[in-house]
Amino acid sequence: METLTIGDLSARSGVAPSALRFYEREGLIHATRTSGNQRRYERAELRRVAFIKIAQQVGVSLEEIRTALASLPENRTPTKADWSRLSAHWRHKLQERITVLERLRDQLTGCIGCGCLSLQRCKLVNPADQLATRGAGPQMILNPPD
Amino acid sequence: METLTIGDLSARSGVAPSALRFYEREGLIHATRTSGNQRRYERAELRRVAFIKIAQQVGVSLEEIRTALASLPENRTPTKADWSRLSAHWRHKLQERITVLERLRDQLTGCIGCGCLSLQRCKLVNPADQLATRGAGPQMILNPPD
DNA sequence: CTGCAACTTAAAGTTCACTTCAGCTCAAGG
DNA sequence: CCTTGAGCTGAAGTGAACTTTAAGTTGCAG
Repeated sequence: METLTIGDLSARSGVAPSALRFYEREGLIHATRTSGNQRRYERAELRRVAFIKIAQQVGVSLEEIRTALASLPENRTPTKADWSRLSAHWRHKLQERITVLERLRDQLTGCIGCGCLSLQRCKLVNPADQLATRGAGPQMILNPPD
Repeated sequence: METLTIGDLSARSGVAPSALRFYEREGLIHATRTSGNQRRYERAELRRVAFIKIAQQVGVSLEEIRTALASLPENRTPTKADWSRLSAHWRHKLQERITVLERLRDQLTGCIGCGCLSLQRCKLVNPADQLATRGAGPQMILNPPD
């Protein structure tokens, strides 16, 4: 089997055919066509789909994923180095996201002791009143004071 | 100031008035009305809104948040203990989410070395071919083999 | 009392990430 | 050849979480 049908790609990637067609419309993946107009995928597309799935896990929008994939070479099959570069980028984003959630967790742990979410005392819910210069919302989580 | 207008609550919580009205329609928060039909919020509502914002950070749907908030007493203002109980629940959910992302990060780190996302070798993208019995998709991340 | 910012409503619109539908055509086994 | 499952298209639908709009009302400062 040289190329994959949309059904094959769907089965191997765990992504529905309708989603694969959608990704193609959005310019995230590519397919060649048979004489009868059916899609045929290079095996390399499987890696693109894998990348999309992983990036989504990290909480990245399709728009951002599209931009990232656009940085891959168009004229040749991406090499390991190409994928490594993208992976490193996502690892960084992922780490940022983990850091935010860990901070949230730690402060929530503190709050369990004080039973708060109190506007007066809780670090999680520091209101505009207290930190007006930095805007509304739970400042300590989103923009911790270094 | 005894109660808050929707504008006050919006400014102090960082949530748009339209979103607050939406939350009310969805049964997440409550307001009393003036003789002229305007909303007035108890200060305790601020805590509910804070809770909603935090839960959303954790990646919880409004539906789940609504269910959680419904477990608070209706006949009295929630105590510290009430909020502690909910907080502990979310801390657990948050931890689960962090664990998934850390696993993803660690495996992505491994992949940076091998430049993969390869279907043959990469733990991130273990296909149906290899682990057919466990369904399609990146199995190692979502359902690690203990 | 007046003016005007802030409030009210219901209904429709928006974005994201897809899925579903209707009405076809294609490809491959018997 | 025939059947049947797989694939095709464009358009419409979905659900989550809101926002926007239009047309009207309220509340407080001056």
